[in-house]
Amino acid sequence: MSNKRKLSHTALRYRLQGFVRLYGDDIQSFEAMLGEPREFSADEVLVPAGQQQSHALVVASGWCTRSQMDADGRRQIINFLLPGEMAGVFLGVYPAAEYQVAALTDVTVWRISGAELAKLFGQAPRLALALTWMAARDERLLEQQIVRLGLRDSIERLADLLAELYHRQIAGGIAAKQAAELPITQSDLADTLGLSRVHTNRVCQALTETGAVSPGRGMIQIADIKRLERVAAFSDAYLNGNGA
Amino acid sequence: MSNKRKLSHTALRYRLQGFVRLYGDDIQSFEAMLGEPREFSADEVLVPAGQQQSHALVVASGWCTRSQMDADGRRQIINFLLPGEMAGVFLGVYPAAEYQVAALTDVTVWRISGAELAKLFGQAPRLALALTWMAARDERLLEQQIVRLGLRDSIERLADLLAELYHRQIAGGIAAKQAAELPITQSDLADTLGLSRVHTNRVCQALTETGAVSPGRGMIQIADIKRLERVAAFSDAYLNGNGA
DNA sequence: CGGAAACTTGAAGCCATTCAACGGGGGTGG
DNA sequence: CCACCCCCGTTGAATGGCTTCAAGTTTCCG
Repeated sequence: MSNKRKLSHTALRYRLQGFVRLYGDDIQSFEAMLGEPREFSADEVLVPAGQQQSHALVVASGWCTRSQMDADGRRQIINFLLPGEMAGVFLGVYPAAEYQVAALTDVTVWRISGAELAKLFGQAPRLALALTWMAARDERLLEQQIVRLGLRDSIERLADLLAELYHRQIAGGIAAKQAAELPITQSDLADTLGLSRVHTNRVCQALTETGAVSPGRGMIQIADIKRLERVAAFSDAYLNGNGA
Repeated sequence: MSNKRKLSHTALRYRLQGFVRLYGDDIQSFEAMLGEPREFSADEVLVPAGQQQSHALVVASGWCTRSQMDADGRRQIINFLLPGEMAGVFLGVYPAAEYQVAALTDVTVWRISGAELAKLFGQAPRLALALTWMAARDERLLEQQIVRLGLRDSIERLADLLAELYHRQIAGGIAAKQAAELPITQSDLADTLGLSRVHTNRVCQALTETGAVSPGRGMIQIADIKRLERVAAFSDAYLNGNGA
């Protein structure tokens, strides 16, 4: 358990250091702020829709979704939260969101109050830069999702999303072999890609036939990332930092 | 001309004050930073794709688009920039964007260097809060666009987008009557909504038949915003500030 | 007056949805 | 430990929304 928590810190550190060189005191002051992680089971709602938040979230382990519900009960997944990723950096300055944050798998998360976050921006400029970078990257992910939905056909959408998620796992410092396993159902994919479950299933089969992925119950395994990227006409430029 | 410039400042001030109470010195220090506006003609590219930026943009007058091109030359409009709105707040911390910013109409824009922007965050906290708010709202707009593309059918997409643009004009302090006129072609709508031009045309006709809008060459006029919102099942909650 | 850009219309066809039903694995409770 | 059930995945068939192709009209502008 404490082993697990240490592992989680790893993902966060790895991600933060991916684009800004941080020093011991930066990391320590940030991790001190995180406090005790909280645990949630799959499908639990961490942040209900329409509720003003005073805390941001950092995922320690597991995956979350940010999604919005329709009047008819249909769901649009806006983005995923992977270990080491954040949600709600803008909390406090903006009224309640209409989207909710829910656990996709069992998850462990830290909470950071807006006040502490603001203080951190004054006191740890390198860390603030790293967090700003993450916010910028998040916006880029949303833009990419718009392009996926607006411009791509179904198999490209699927391949592109899977390739993105793979690279985001890698960016969390997870070993390539483990990163290739995405804990996501076809229903989740459907709700992300704006496709029906039935059609998503057929597209998954088509993609499996290319050899890029191999199916599994409640997860999808990336068998050949290069091939997947070719199907998607994928470019990871928007994911990579300046490496500075 | 100088009259026009004063008018433009109005939109920016109005927008900033929509959510944070600002004082004379805040506004003055910000406007001093803006310097001389630059002018561009419709269809000119202000920020080419794939080029690292050192300056953010503020629109003084006219409309811009942020869009991304496909390998086949198809275009996805990610968002619009209306008078008083900003792009590129995250510049500097993130490598080159793949999207471009182009003028939809003739536009006048100010540029702000990343360095000045950073300085401002240290010196004018209320202004910094207002800008952060705008960034948060921008992210919300992107999320809403994802929901539109993923969850809505074509007539809802169109109605929802038009309603949003109307409210964004209003938020810029433009008179309701003027705000009802959106300087946008059916091709632009098609590229925003992920629909073909032909189908967009038919959807525009369907929407016209409801009495919500009336068509015009190179623009679309909102005839009945309430009816439009009903067609869209629109909620403007994500646009409104806390009014603080 | 000519040409380009925006808009319009019709028809054919495909991609994706919807409805409906079934299989299969894993977890839960008796 | 087995039986049951639920969720996930799978398949077929019918329908329809949207695309594509193709051609034509209108309006604005040079």
